[in-house]
Amino acid sequence: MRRDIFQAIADPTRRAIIALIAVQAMTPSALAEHFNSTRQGISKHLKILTECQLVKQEHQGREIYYQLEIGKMKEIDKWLEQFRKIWETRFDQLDQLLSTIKKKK
Amino acid sequence: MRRDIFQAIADPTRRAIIALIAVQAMTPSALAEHFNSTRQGISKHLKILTECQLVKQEHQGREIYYQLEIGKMKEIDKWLEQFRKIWETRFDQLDQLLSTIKKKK
DNA sequence: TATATAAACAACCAATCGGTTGCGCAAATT
DNA sequence: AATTTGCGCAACCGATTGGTTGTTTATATA
Repeated sequence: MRRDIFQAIADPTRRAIIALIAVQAMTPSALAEHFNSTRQGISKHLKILTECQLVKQEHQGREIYYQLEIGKMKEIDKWLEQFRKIWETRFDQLDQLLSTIKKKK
Repeated sequence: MRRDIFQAIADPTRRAIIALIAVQAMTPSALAEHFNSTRQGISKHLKILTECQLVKQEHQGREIYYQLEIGKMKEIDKWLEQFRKIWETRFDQLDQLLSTIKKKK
């Protein structure tokens, strides 16, 4: 299936699911109530999220609570790191430019 | 077309393109040499990146240099913000736990 | 001017996606 | 024991994806 976290967060419904279960673990049925799609539809999203280990199951009787593996989110942050360096540098350059303009006054 | 930045970074080739042009602006042909796909294939990716304003064109004669709109990357960072709070809290909790263990010693 | 080159555009393709309905299974509830 | 409920799984569907080849337009170069 070759799924990765970037594909996982590409879908808006999936991002909404992530945001919901970040607060508290939820069952597929409970989640489905927040969206206008079927429980099975949500289950498919949860399957994808599980496949790339963004989500963890906790069985409780016949109910399955899905909870976010928050640590996995750091992978996105890690990838972003290389660009953060750049945009901070650019921001510094803007700072310098502004102070140069100030000096000219 | 309804494209957003999360769809843009979902594809690994596109992420590689982003990383390349983050360093320096490049033409489609130059980019294509880094991958084993056709120039047209790369152009399609560039079109998607352009559509969600992650990339900017700079015409120079008959060549078109594509450069990264680094500021747009902050949108991902912004979305990540809500989760960063959570994982830092969890980390604090771990810290507390570790110091509790230490005290017991 | 004729030719080569850079790149966008269009048409096409198989594979995947997001969604549905219909099932079967296991755990609660009656 | 019979019924309801929560869930995963499978099959199907139209739309989109990532990729290709072919064509057209515009800029360089011989």
